[in-house]
Amino acid sequence: MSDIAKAAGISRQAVYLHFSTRADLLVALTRWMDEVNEVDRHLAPSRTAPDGPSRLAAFIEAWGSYIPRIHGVARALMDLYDRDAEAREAWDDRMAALRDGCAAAVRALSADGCVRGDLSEQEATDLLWTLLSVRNWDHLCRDCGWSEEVYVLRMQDLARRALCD
Amino acid sequence: MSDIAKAAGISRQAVYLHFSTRADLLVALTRWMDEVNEVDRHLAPSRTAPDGPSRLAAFIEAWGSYIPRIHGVARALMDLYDRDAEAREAWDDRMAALRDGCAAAVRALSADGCVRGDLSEQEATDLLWTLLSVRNWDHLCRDCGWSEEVYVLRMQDLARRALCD
DNA sequence: CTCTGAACTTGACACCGTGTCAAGTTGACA
DNA sequence: TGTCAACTTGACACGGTGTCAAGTTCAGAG
Repeated sequence: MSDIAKAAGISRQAVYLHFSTRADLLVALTRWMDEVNEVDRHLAPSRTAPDGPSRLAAFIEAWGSYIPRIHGVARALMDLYDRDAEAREAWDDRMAALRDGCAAAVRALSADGCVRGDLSEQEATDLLWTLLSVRNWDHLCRDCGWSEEVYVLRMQDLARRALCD
Repeated sequence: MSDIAKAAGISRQAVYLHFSTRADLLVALTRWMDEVNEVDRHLAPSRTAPDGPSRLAAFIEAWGSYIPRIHGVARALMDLYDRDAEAREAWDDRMAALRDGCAAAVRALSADGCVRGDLSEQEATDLLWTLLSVRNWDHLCRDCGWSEEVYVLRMQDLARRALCD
C-alpha cells in the first residue's frame, strides 16, 4: 500500500479513502482492467467462429493475448487468495468466466462431433480450463522462455490433441 | 510458527533453536519428506521401463502418487517463493528434479522415435514439465474434483497425445 | 554426588505491513 | 464567505517473524 501511494503521489492513508483494503483495491483494479481491455471485443472472433476447432483456436488466441496484460494483477490476486475472502471471490469470478469460455468452446467442438468419445463434456472443460491457467502461461512464457506467439500456437495444438480424436 | 510450536508441544522460541527461519524449517521438511517418501524407489519402475511410452506412463504414475503426499509442504513453499530466497531455492531445486525426470522421459520417447517431429526435445520437456506441475494437479484434483486415479490416467493420455505423433 | 551443557522455558522487544483514528490543511465552487 | 470533499500529518493497534536475556530442567561424564 505504501508503494502504491508513493506511485500515485498521495499519502498511504489517502489510499484508504478510496479503497477500504488492499484486496478491495485489487478487486477494483481487475474490474477496471476488464473495461479497459475490452474483453468482449477480443472474444468476438471466438464467438463468431464457423466451426468447433476454429472457435477453440480463436478462444485460445484471445486468451493468450489477454493474459500478459492482466498478469501482474493476476499474480497479486492469486497471492491474496488464501488470505482474503474478497480477493478469493474476485479471482474465482474471473476463473469462472474463463471456464465458461472453455465450456462454450467444448460445446462447439462437441456440436461438430469433434470431441473424443471417452471424455465427458465436463472432463473436457476441466482439461481445457487447466491447460489455459494463468500459472501454465507463467510457467511456459516466464520460466521456460516461450514467446507469446509460440505459447498460442503450441496451446492451440495441445488443446486440439487433448480434446479431439 | 506459533501453530507449529503448539503442535510440537514446545514454545515458539524453541522452534528457532532448531530452525533459524520459517523458510529454513520448510526446506528441512522437504528434505525429510524426500527421505521418508523414498522417491528413488517410486521412480524405479520408470527407469526400468522397456520403451519410451511405458516409461512416460510409469513416470506420470509415480509422480501422481507422490504429489498428494508432498502437497501441503509444496503449497507452503510456493507461498514463500516470492518472499524468501531460501524457499525459492528449495522449490526450484525440487522442480529442477522434476524437469530432469521429464527430460529423461522425453529422451526415452525420442530414442524410440515416438516424439513429434515439430517439437524439439526442449519444447517437449517444457510441455511435459508444465503439464505435470503441482498447480495443475491441484486444479484438477482439488478444484475440479478428479480422483488421483483419474488424474494419472488422463495425464498419461494427455502427455502421450501432447508429445507423440 | 556434583557439575556441565544442551534443550528448553518465560518474558521481553524490534521491525514490518495492514488497517484505524483524530485533527488540521487546501482548494473548488455555490 | 462558508462548506465540503480530498487530502495531509502523526499517532496507534494488531499480528507475524525474528532476537535477546535470564532462568530452569535433566541426562550423563567426571
